[in-house]
Formats: sequence, structure tokens, C-alpha cells
Amino acid sequence: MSTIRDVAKLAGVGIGTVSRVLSGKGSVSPKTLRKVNEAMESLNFTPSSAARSLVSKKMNTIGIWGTETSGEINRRTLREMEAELKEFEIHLIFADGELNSKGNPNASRDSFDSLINKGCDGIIIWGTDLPPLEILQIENEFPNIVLLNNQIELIDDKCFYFDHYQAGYVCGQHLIDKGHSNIACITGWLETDDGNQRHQGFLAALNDNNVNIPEELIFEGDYTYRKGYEGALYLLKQDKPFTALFCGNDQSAMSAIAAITNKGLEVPNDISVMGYD
Amino acid sequence: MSTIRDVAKLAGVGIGTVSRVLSGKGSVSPKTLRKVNEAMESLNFTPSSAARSLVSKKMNTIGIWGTETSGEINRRTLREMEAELKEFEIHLIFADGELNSKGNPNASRDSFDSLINKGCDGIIIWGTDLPPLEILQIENEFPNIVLLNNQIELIDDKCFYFDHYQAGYVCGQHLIDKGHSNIACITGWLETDDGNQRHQGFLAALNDNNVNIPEELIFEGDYTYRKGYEGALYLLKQDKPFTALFCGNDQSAMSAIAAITNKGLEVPNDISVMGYD
DNA sequence: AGTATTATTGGAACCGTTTCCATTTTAGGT
DNA sequence: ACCTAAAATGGAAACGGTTCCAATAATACT
Repeated sequence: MSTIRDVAKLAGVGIGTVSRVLSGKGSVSPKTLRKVNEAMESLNFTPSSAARSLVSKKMNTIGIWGTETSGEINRRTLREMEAELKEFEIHLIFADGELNSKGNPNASRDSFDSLINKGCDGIIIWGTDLPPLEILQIENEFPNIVLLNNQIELIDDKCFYFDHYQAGYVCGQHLIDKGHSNIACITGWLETDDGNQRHQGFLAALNDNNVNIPEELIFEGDYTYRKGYEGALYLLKQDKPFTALFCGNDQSAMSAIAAITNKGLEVPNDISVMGYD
Repeated sequence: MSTIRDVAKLAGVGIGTVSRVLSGKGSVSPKTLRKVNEAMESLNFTPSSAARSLVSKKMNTIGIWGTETSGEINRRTLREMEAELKEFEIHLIFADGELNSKGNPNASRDSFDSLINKGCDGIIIWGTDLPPLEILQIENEFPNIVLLNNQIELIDDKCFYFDHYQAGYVCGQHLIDKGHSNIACITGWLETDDGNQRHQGFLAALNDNNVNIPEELIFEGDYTYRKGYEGALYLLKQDKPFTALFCGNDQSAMSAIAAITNKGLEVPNDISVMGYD
């Protein structure tokens, strides 16, 4: 592998000049530029990223910690990250908390630390696998972190997550805007934060529009197909007609549609169904 | 961030000694060892991986190029790689050929080169997205590559792939060993190499055991559920009884079982079904 | 005690860049 | 042709480790 000095020698210039050509900063005469480029070409020169990192104190690397890196949707998110970072010549390095976890209680922390030791310029913590307290502790000694799909009040400016409350609100508002006033609902899994938030947002929209939703038309689901199906049957059995149904996620919306259809009703002619996820 | 010199000064030793402690190579007296460790501890010292890479000429990084990094199975493979490499403190860096491909015909090669420029010690090319000729060309100037799920004769020693022929053979042998002599078959997608190979292997096993399989009991599938179902119905309709059915992949095996069951037969009592994937 | 080994130690040199400044060239103005 | 401002250039120093060797300390042996 050739170095910047080899290039300089071949081109008959100083190393500073080669560096200037490399970075594009500082002035270089056209003639010199050509000579240096030719030399780099013929030597097949590639600058050492290690040497660059050493002096620039930047690794051009971002770590991703988390167990949620599989799955089609997440994979698409990853792709977008890669594409965005590509422009800055920054690469992603993965560490997976689940690895080697057998018998090692600190496995997740260890794999996280491996990213720090590697010298990552920043680290994305994806998901809620790390206890909040541990994250705060980490953030204290290594501030360059960002949370994805996770929310911790104290470092909210470093958290990126879906605003499920707002989403629920928008869904409710949309159904009302479409003219519905008798609306039913199969909630998401209310024991989870996000399930609860989207439900609260939905209710808030109804409330702000003075639309009433009777207890009987609220069915507590849990994100599963099964509960979606059961829920729709339950709602249809109540003595309260409704023209729209909001479901806490897509799975329950799909099975709700199946249930409604099986009962001989048409979607969306008889009942409009909305799912959010 | 503190350096090895800071540690040396605080511990009252030379930098060589600190380096020796760090690497565990060379002799260090117990007393000195303790002093140095304390100094490292109190300074929160972490060796710079950039500096290490510069002198060792190793980045401790392996690149993965390919578009097949999603999907549950592939993700599991990735996990295993990570786990294995963790022991050597080697990390994985991803580059995705599909990125930014709009309008840029060299996108895949560019993303590959970005791994080389990054200084990866080696690169795994996953899948068949890169033309063989291009791979050979790459291998010529950057020999540290390995192909996964891809086979190129000229560099077979760097290729890791399933031996579908052997797999098909083993499947056939197994059915025969279990006492079957009337065997039917729903092939995989014969237009693909691997589909063809597993079929040939299967036939070879029958042939080597002098087991005959009539034309009518070979149904050409294409890996889909649909063809598996159709195929099973077709085979059952023939006037050739069989006690075992080999399917070119799992999907067609599953739907074949469904078809057989729907026809009132029992699996495996009436017919044994085997799938490979 | 005196000498030969072996263990331990310090630090210069080096890895391949970037940064910075002193120096040399070139261009511009009269 | 001469002087000045601007452009172009070369290379020492620094980044933070590892390697290697000479020097010193400790131990063993006669």
C-alpha cells in the first residue's frame, strides 16, 4: 500500500501539496494538481483511514446498539440511515445486546462498551432493551448518544420516537372530519405505553370535538389478530350502531375487517375501519 | 481523553511499560503492574483504536456487502457472525448495494469500494448481486474476500454456499433408508441453480439405490405454496401409489401436506412428506 | 564476593495522515 | 523594470499507539 510520501515523491512535490489535493482545501496550481492526481492514480493510492482518524480524532463511524435491527420495517430504517450517512462517508457498526448473553449478566453493557472502545463517534441506542438508569449513566460519561424508539424524560432532546398520542389524535380527528359521529374502538395493548398513548390521543380528539363514545363501543384489545376479531364481534353485538371503527394497530384492524365482513356487512360502505401502526 | 503517556507519567513508568501492561506481552513486575493498572483506572484510559490500527495495519473490521442482510434467517446468520467475531474484537460494517442506486449504475461497486476505503481487513460478499466478472476483478486487487451463498469456480476456496446436490442426495437416501420404494416428488424451481441441484441430488440417491421413480410422480414446482398444493393433488390423481413425497422446499412441502390432508389421507401414516430448505 | 543470566525498564523511532508556518513563485500595478 | 500582494509550496511537528534495543536491576551460580 502506497503512502502520501510515495505519491509526493513520484509527483515531485511535497507531502503538504498532496494533502492539499486530497482534501481540496488550500490552493494548488492546475499543473501540480494534474501531476499529483496522475501519481495517485498510477500508485493506486488510498489514504489510510486509520492515520486520518488518528489526527482528526474522528472515526467516521456510528454504532448501533439494539436487538431490533431485524424485521422488514427496521431494516428499511437502517437502509435510510446508511444512505444518509453515505454522503458523509460514515459507516454503521452494529452491536447486539443479545449476543453471548448466556451466563453473562453484563452482556448488553459489554457489547455497548465495545462500541465505545471501537471509537464510534456516536452511538444509536435502538429500542428499550437497556434500563433507563443505565442509559442515563452511559449518557453521563459518553454524551454522544441518541435513543431511537425510546423515551427518557431527562434526555428528551436525544430521544427520537413516535408520538403515538398525536397519531391517535390525528386518527380520531380524521374520522370526525369524514363525518362520523358514532365511532367504535378496539384499543391497542393498554398495558404498553404506546398502546395507551394512542388510545388517549384518540379519545382526546373525540373529546375536543364533542363527540361522545359510549363505554360499550370501546373494546380493549392487545394488538393480536385474535382480539381484533373478537373485538369486532363484541362491538357489533352491542346495541349501539356505529359507522366507523378505530383500531389500535393494523393487525386488529385487519381481523376486525374480516369479522365485519363475515357478519355480512361491508367495509367501508357500512363501517369504515381505521388502523394505525 | 488520556493517552498512554499520561498513564505512564501518573504511574511513574515509561510508555513501553504501559504498552506491555496493555498487551500482556513482555514481562512486568507485579508491583509495576498494579501501579499502571491503578493509573489507567483513575484516568479512565481507553487505548485509541485509530492509533493501534495505524501501527498494526489492522482495522479489526470486516465489511459485509450485500442486499440479503434482512430477513429472519439471514439476521440469525449475522448474529452468529457477530458473536464469533466478538471474541476477536472484530466488528462488522455494512454496505448495501441497493442504496442510492437510482441514477447511479455504479452504486453497487461504489458501496463496495467504500468498504475498502474504510480499510476493512476483509469483506464478505453476500449473495449473487454482484456479477461474477466484477467479483473476479475485485478479488484480483483485493484478495481478502469471501463469498457467501454464491459460487464462482475460479475462486471456489473463497466461496461458502449450500451443497444443494448433497442435500438432495441425503434426502433421497433418508427416505430409502426408511424403507420407502415408491417415492413421489415435487421439485423446487428448476430454473434456478439450487432448485436444479437439489433435484439432481435427489434423483442420484434414488438411482444409486436402484429405486425407480416414474415420470408421473415427478411434478415440477417453483417453490410456491400454490404449486405445492397443485402438485400434491396432481400426484394423488396419478395411478401410481407412493408412500413418500419429497418436496424441493418447505413451502411446497407444507401446502402439499395440506392438500394430502384435505384429500382424507394422513401424514405421515399414509404418506411421509419431506421438505428441504 | 564476583560473574553470568535473566527479568525488568525507558524511550527513540515509526506508522500515515493533517496542520501550520516559513519560504518561494507568480501575478498585478506603476 | 521594480515593488507589493497573493498564490503556491515544502516539510517539521503532532496525533497515540507498538516495537525494538540498550541499559539497569534482580537473581543464580561458582
